[in-house]
Amino acid sequence: MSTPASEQQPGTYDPSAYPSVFVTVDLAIFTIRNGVLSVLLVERAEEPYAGFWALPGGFVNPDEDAGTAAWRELAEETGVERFSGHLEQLRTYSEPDRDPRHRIVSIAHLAFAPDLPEPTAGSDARAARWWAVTDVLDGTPDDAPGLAFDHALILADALERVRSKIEYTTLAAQFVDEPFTLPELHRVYSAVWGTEPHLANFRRKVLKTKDFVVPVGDTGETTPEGGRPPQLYRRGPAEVLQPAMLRPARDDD
Amino acid sequence: MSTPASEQQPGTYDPSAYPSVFVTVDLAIFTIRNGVLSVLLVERAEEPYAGFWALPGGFVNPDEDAGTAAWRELAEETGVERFSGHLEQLRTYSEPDRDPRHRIVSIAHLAFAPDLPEPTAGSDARAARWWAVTDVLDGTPDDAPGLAFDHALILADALERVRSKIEYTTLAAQFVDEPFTLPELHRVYSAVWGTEPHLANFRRKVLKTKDFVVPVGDTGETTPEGGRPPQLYRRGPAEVLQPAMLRPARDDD
DNA sequence: GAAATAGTGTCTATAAGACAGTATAAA
DNA sequence: TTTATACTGTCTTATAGACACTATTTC
Repeated sequence: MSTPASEQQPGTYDPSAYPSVFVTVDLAIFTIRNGVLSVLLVERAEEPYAGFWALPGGFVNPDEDAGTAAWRELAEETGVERFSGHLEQLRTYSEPDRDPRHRIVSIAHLAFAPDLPEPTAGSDARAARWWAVTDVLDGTPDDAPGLAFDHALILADALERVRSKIEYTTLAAQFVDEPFTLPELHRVYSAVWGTEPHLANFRRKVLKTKDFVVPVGDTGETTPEGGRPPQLYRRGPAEVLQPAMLRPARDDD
Repeated sequence: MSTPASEQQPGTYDPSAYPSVFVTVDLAIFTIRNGVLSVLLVERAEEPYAGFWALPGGFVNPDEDAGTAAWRELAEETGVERFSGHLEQLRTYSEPDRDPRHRIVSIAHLAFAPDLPEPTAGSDARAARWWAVTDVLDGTPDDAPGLAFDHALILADALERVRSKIEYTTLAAQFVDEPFTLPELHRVYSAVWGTEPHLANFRRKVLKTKDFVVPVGDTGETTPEGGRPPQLYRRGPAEVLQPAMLRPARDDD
């Protein structure tokens, strides 16, 4: 029985017999702008998918691992040098024809941070802007962008990852600048989940979870419409929520 | 300001200017043998890491995506053609020097199934056998194998994924052949978690979760030592556990 | 004062932890 | 009968859902 080289361990046979592959990272960078969960997209200037919008990304350099490349792209695309937020690997997309020209395997990542600035135009001429996630994904608004490659799939996977991650971790607090108020944190959950957790029970859950938030001891500004000024908090050292924050059923879908 | 090509979108510039990479899949295949969570390892015959044990794996062929390659490797390594179990992508490992000879990016996968047979020697001469996970990872037993490459890290990540996955999904039932008994399912949780959920509360949780298991209406065989014969069940259509099965704190670690 | 926002207290329902008990088999 | 395994019932405790209430601000 002959043994095709493809069944061998990496390195057991000469891998140079294999067609090689280009490896990229793509990033789904989320932030909350005006209470709306938003994702950073760049407009493609050239074929394929010229005029389509795409997740920012780029090649993994020879001396980098995927995480390093993702951090580099994150800084380049957002224009923020000291990124205070969260970045993690999502999953890898490897369909042979996901790029029509070359075999490109994309190691997708997921990032989110407090209200990031409007992206700078960058060194190249590409347009870049924040899009409301709902407009990009389930949206059929007039200005809904078509997404290049398999980026609609990647974005949908990233969204579900964020939604589930804030259930059982304290990462929701990475979406707000310190110090923050509980109503602000509550709006994070509302924006990400697309549904509103009961405010009183939400407060109880957050405050009873040890080290989720720590009080600053000061009060924030009241809104222009009046109302009691909210207490201020900072992120605590806790990383997981045990038990999890329960996600209410969505009104739509 | 010059713009290195590495900052460009994939496809915006010619990717053939980039050094290419070889892409493999590695598999952490788990099963439960004699009540012990076990993982399939193959012994490397050649350098590098000759004599070390490694996760089974191989190159992703040009016409395959990673999932297809993983299914193919799974069939080849276990010798099972109709695999009744679970396979999913774990994460991608891309440290530049994880293989000393070539740049190899590994898309690691995770599989588990009911008590799989001892692996056939395979078409090549490599040894392959099941190892108790505890002996491979935290074990300092005399026969503890050294793992090649970064496979100890991959295996540790895979183990944590399995442990958490059976908390909030019904996938634990993929570790047993149908029909199965609740004590058998209980032993799955005990073996994977390394800690024993309270049996009476475990039964209540499983039976109160709609469509987790469906009774066959028959009883299984009693053990040689006697005792009441257990009821038989099959896997139900449910996929998630809401709320999750809580993992007790481990005695060790 | 009204309106708006922030925050508290409490009743109820659900589910987990603990544990004592019963049921059915082999020897 | 003893022993071993399978299974049931129930009390207590922790937490989520619902909702009414108080507190502090602007106008």
